[in-house]
Order: sequence, then C-alpha cells, then structure tokens
Amino acid sequence: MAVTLAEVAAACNVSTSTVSRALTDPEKVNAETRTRIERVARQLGYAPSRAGRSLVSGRTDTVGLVVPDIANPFFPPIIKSVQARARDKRYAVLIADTDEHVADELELARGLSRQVDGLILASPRTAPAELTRLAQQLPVVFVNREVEGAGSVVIDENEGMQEAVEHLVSLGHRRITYLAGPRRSWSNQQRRDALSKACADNDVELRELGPFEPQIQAGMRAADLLQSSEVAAAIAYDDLIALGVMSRLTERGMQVGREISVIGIDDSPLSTVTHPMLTSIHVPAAELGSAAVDLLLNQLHDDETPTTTVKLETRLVIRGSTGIPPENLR
Amino acid sequence: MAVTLAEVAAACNVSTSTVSRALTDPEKVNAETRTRIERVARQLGYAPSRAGRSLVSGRTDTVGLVVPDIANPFFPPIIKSVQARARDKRYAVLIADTDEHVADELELARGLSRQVDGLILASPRTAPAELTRLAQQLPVVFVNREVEGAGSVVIDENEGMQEAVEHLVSLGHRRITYLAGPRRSWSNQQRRDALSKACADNDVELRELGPFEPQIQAGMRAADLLQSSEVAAAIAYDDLIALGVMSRLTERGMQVGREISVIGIDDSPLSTVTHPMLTSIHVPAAELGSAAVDLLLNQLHDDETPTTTVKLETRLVIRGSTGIPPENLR
DNA sequence: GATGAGACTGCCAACGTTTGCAGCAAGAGT
DNA sequence: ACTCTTGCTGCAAACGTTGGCAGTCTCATC
Repeated sequence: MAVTLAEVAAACNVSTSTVSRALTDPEKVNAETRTRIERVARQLGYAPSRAGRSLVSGRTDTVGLVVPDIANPFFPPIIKSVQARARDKRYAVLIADTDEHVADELELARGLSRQVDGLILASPRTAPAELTRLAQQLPVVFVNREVEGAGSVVIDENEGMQEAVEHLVSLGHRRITYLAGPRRSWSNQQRRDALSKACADNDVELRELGPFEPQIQAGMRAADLLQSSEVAAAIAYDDLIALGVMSRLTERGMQVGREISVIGIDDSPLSTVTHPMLTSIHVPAAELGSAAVDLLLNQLHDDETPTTTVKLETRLVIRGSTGIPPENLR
Repeated sequence: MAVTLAEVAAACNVSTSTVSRALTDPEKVNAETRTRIERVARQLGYAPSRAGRSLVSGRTDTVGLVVPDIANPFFPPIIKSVQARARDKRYAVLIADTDEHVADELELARGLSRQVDGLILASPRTAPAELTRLAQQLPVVFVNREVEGAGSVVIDENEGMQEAVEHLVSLGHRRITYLAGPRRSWSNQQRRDALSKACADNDVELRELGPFEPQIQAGMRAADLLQSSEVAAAIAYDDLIALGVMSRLTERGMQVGREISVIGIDDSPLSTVTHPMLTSIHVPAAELGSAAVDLLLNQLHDDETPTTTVKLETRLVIRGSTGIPPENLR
C-alpha cells in the first residue's frame, strides 16, 4: 500500500540504509545521491512508517493527554495549546476524556501509556499514591495538580483570590460564600485555601456551600441554596458553576451585580456571553498547556531533568457580575 | 523496558508463537497451557507492542478526528461520542484542531493519515475535489458535510428550520434575517437553503447579513449590524453567533425575546446560561459522532461497503429568546 | 607502487508481533 | 503393527526502519 524505503531504494539503485540515511542524516551521504534520493522519495510520496521506526527506536513520538471533560470550556484552550506545542515538536497527541469519572482516569491513562512516550494529566482527581506510581512507569506531567516526584504545571490562585477579595471588600462586602468544587479535587483545596487566606488577611467572614460538580447544572442548584441563605457575595470553584448560578438567579428575577455579586474562576470565553458579564479570576490556560508539553519533552529528551513545578500567576478580571451589596446585607 | 512476548514465552517454556496465539486465538492452544500463559502474562504485566503488531498487520487501530475548533461548544459532544464509540471498538483517537484555518485542514488530515486507519473530518471547509481525493487514499467519513464517494453523517436542518420559521410566524413575525456563517461553509449553504425554503413556504421575507465566523466576537459584530437595521427576528448560523448577538444586544440595553427574537443552531449546553435562554435548533451531536465511527469502522472491516450518507433530524427547542415582535416591526 | 586515510555505501541484525507451514505425539480405526 | 487423523506446538519469515560494522573506492602521501 504505502511506499517503503525499499521501493525508494530500488528506484535509486541504492540500499535501504542509504535512503534511510539520506533522509534522516543528510550529511552522511554523498550530496549527489542524496538529492537524487530526495527527489525520488518526494516523487513516490514516501513517508516513513511510524510503526517500523517506532519498533527500532522504542519511541512513538506521541504524547497522551487526559482531561476530565472536553466540554468544560476550561479545557479546550489547554488542549489547543498542548496540540500546537506538540505539533511544533513533531509529536502527535492522543486525547482521552474521563467524563469526570474519577475511576476511569487511571485506567485511561494506563491504556494510553502503552502507545505514547509521555503523558499529560489535566486536573486529575485520582489518589496521589496512584499518580506517583504512574509517574514512575513513564514520564508524566500534571496540570493543575502537584504530585510527588513528577513534573507539574499549576496555577497560583493566591494573587487572583487576594484581588478578588479586595475587590469585594472595596465594594463593601464583609462576608463571602465559597461555592466549593468536587470534594476530593486538588485544585478545590488550593482555591479554598487561597480564598481562606485572603479572607483572613482582609478580615472577611468566609462561608461555604457545596460541593458542586463543575457543571452548569450544579451551579443552578447552588443558586437556589444561595438565594435561600441571603448571601451577597459568592466566589465559585469555577466559571461553569458561576455561570449556572448567574443564569438561575437571573431567571428567578434577581439582579446579579446589584443584589448579589458572583465571581468565577478560569475566565473562560463564556464569561462574556452573559449579562452582566462574569467577573472572573483569569487563569492562563494556553500557557498551562504549552508549559506542560515543554516540561514533558524535557523529561523525554534530556535524560533525567529534575521534576520541577511550574507555577503560573492569576489575576482578577472585573466585569459586571460584582457590585455594591444591598444595605441589609453589608 | 516493556514486557515482550519473548519474556512471557521464556517464563512459560513455550515459544513466542504459542504465547501470541494463546492471547489472541485462545481456541488454537491447549486449555492448560493457555491458562498458564494467561496467568504469567498478567503477572508480568504484558501488553502487546502496538508498533510490532501494527508492522505486521498493517493496521494501527487508531482513527483520526479533525475538527475546526475544539473551543466551539458544538464539537466537544461530537468528540466525546467519537471517543466513546471508538473506545468500545478498541480504537484510539488522534485529534487535530485546525483552529478554523481552512488551509491547515488538508495538511493536518494528511499528517494524520499516516498514523491512522481511517479519518473523520468534522465540518471541513476544504474544496470538494480535495476531499474526494483524500477519500480515495484512505477511508474517510465526513461529519456535517456531504462528499462525493465518501461516507457522510449530516443533519437535515429542514424540519428544524421549518419549525423555527413557523414558530416566528406564529408569534407575528413576517421578516427574518439570516446571520450567515462562513461563506464557503457547506453547512452554511445547507442552513441557508433550508431557511430559504421554509421562508418561502411560510410567505416570510428573508434577508441576510454576514458572513460571520462561528465565534462569539463575530456575533457581537452581527448584533450592531442588526440593531442598525431594525430587525425583529434573526436566525444565526450557529449558537456562538447567536450568543454573541444576545450578549451584545443585552449589553446595549435591548430586551432580547421582546424587542428582538434570536434563534441559534446547535442547541449547545450554553444555550441555557444566558438570560433569556436561547431558542435553538437542536442538533443530535452525540449521534453525529457515533454514527461517524460506525460508518468508518464498517468501511474498515467489511471491505467495500457502499459509501452511504446518514442523515439526522433536527428540531426546534423553544426558550426565552423568541417572542412577539414590537408593533412597529411586524 | 605501497600504504594510509577518508568518504561513501552495503550487509545484516535487531526491534516485537503474527502466521503459514511443518513437525510431533497421541489416539482411533483397520 | 500400520496408517490416518487430530490437536497442539515450534520454526522461520515477514512487516519497515535504523545503525554498527565492514567493505570498496579514490586520492594523497611517502
């Protein structure tokens, strides 16, 4: 079916080795024959067989990417940047979606691990011990999670949270409710801690509702809880929950940004489709992806680079969903 | 590094052939040795090398999927269902994102074609001749586009459009503006034709604005055009444009669903986050994906099955973004 | 003219798997 | 006791690529 080295070799009256060298190690072969081989190869439409190459090299030139939910708008930018960076470096990307199903996560990663050189796990929720074990079996980089003995790219939500709390305080809020993400989520812990610290620093009372799955529906559920507990300011685990909250509250006649302030996290493109637009803590999603690829590829090529953690900054993006609290709730 | 057939064979005192057979053709080997081999293989954590297998079989057990934009909420459900179905059938999925860059589309597909058994192209915008040519080189299934000589899964927007127009007419609209998608998009043509027919059937005047890229920003641009041309009812090429329109109009103080009616197409999850919620023509995205995989796998296994076109139905989902037009615009 | 160096190329083994073919042993039928 | 079948297993080739090693040829040097 496909054109092989042997066919090119035959057409050029040289051996397969020479063709192979001409195409991968151009200096090692006579300039004249090289150009001839290159011409014929192009003419015949030769493309090296990945399988053949992979068999002898032991590499697949493919990386795996496991995400919890492609439909969550937080991930597509990450996926895109992973793909773009990988493509630059001549790597293909195999993607798996766990559908937020924690139990499948490890299984999918293991399945992928057989056909890739390295793995990127985005926002994994599997137990730390398992992840460490996985990272011992092949190069793995974690996004949005720090794992012992493996490379990680994480975000530092402290600044963003600090800014968010200060923003609310400056508007007159003294009480903030956190709409928690999944109970065992690492980033939920990070965000809660960051918020907790920011609240303590600013002498703000912190309450919590949840946990909620990072989905719009869950946010709608959160909205009803919020409404019945007379909350004036809420920071959600992520934009999806925040958007669900806004949608539901607006539907029920509340004026978001006046009667209640809502802040999301991720600053996904959706933040701008609602009215008012969602104030959100910006997360540099594209950089998360490319940094992860860089880390992984370093680990693949430069034998044993230390497993570092890259930390990216966050900042608050103020839009219309936050405002001065009503008098009775200050 | 990885456990090979040979190691399992050595541990069992049999030949590699026997191990291979025991694991792939269980009936061909003695029950006793088979169970022994299976046990040892599991114990050693043996997993067949895809490269080795691929080399002899000529197959990769991988399918490629090319989408225009992962971040467009229309595609994630398709991607998910493609992955799910492929996984059921023991296929891996390689994904490429063209970033709406038409020129890259073919290049990405060709790149992928070297490492997959078949290809699924979602909403491609490449010229028909090129697509036909591609389909001659390897099995390809097109989603949201009909191509000569290749399998296709498309949607029939006629019913949905008919329902949409009837819905608007029943509310009192006599004029509809179509917010066109990309000029050379096949599905834009389909949608425009379906709308055109529905309008003719219902004696409604049809106008058009555009083209617009399927992005929220473009929708915002469309909103300003709409506002300056006193339109009371608009049907957008897709939800993203519709959402951008709504967002921008609301921001500028217009009451969507009262002063102006907006209808989207795709019925993406985002339709419910806005206020009012977006009336949209529902497209069975999940079925698009799984049908595409089924078609492709048929093509891969049952030698030469006829290249059929699967057509899926659409229907209108009425929400709050449509309503009775203001008196002066009837 | 013998020797050496250097440039280039071919041979061959190896990667891990599958599979046609042949070999072998055991049992059945005559 | 002989053949024939049946059931199981091993041998070896093949898939396409790479790379170590050795071979050939040319040319310069002494």
